[in-house]
Amino acid sequence: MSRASYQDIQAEVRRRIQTRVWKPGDTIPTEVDLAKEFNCARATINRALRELAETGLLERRRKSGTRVSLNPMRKATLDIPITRLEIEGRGQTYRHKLLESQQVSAPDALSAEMNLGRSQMLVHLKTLHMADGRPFMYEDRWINPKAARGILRAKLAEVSANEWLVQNVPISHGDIAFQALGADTDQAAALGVTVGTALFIIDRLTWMGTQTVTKVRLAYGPGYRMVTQI
Amino acid sequence: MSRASYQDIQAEVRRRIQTRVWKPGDTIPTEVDLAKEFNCARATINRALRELAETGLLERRRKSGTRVSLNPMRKATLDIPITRLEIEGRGQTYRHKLLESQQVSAPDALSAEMNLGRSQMLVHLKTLHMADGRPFMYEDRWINPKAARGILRAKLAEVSANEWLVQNVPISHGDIAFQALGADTDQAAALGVTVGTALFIIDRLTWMGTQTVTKVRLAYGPGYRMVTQI
DNA sequence: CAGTTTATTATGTGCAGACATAATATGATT
DNA sequence: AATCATATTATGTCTGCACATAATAAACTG
Repeated sequence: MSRASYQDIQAEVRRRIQTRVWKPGDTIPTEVDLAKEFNCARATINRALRELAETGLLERRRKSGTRVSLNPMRKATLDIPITRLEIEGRGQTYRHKLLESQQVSAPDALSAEMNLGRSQMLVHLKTLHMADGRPFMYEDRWINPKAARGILRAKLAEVSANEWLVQNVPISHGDIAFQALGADTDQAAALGVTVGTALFIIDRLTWMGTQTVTKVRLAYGPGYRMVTQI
Repeated sequence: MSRASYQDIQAEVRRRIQTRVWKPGDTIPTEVDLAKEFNCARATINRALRELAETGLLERRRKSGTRVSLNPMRKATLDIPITRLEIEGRGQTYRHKLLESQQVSAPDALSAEMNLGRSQMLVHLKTLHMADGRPFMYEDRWINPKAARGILRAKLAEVSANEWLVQNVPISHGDIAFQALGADTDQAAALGVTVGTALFIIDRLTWMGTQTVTKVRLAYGPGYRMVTQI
């Protein structure tokens, strides 16, 4: 057999699993053996198998070897949508409208969630994102000015809050949650649907170290689907 | 500086991006330069940066180099929940009940979606998954017996359809979609909610080559959230 | 000056060899 | 038999080097 690249090896491993040459639960040959079979270096086999393990297709353990995962569909990577690009990608025109912008002291529930002191001042924004002039997504955002310095001077009617934050505020990590909720009055009014309509919700809480930068709830209009492949 | 592992390098790169030593859009030093700075081989730098690029934090191009991504939160990996494990992981008891099981010829809309010939015979299952005896998720599944041989003889009241399929049917890939929908009458009755209640929906279409194996719609009861970190 | 060819450059992938590490198996000891 | 120490094994990571490849810059050409 001629030389094989790590991608060729991945394809062949996938094929053997799909055709049940290697069945779920089976231990596959060692890297050394596979390197011999494919006439390549162990490092090449290692990379091929390591990446397959990252997708959940294989499970690897030192000493005991590499097994075909019992449940082959365990991890999906999905692209966090950037609203403007998502809309423009469909050939539609993107526009957003800042419906409301105020500074308020954080409600208690939010203080707890955002890890803030009592009555911390926050910037509260309500924005409607539109595709071809029609409501697409309603954004309810809280920003911690202690972490997002300069936000008070930013012209948020021109640049969207998200883009301003990305450009100006360092972040370390974020928590994301997806769920379905019935539209509340704000969401219903903004999106032009009746209260209680099922909406796809994305909550995102963004951190810099132990400090929260921003919490945002995105409420998508009816018909919205988030899609991925495995 | 002493030797650094690829994970140390990743941590340091992350730190420099978070602290804005390297800002969004900046081009960072070349692999050769970083290898000198960190006193390690280029391959080590390559692995560190390649993996960061996979998460969307960096963007790499031959010749032009590696830049800090303008939008640092672009990809999230999320675990496809395995219902039984998800429930047991909360310390609750898992049970499922096969509500309905019949063989029917595929409706036209489904034939198109599942890439079937006209009036293809399908197995149609309705299952309720319960946590501590309370409704948790309602599953509506269509199985193509041409691709899932043996399904007609499987005892689906004992083993869940999903587990039977995983163990017995080879698959190549799948399409997954997430959305919010108001409960229909079946879902409402099974989950014990009123029609129209916002439900979190996962649709999954599973393929073996050009043939569809199974299409399933999972409707989660109110309060369900799918969570991930970035 | 526009268009094409050629060189340059940073990343992409590969190799052989080495040592590290976690998990397991084996053997020794009580 | 149960416990502990030791050897074995497969994967995990790293090195130093090489060549491939895509994207860009430079040189050339009409």
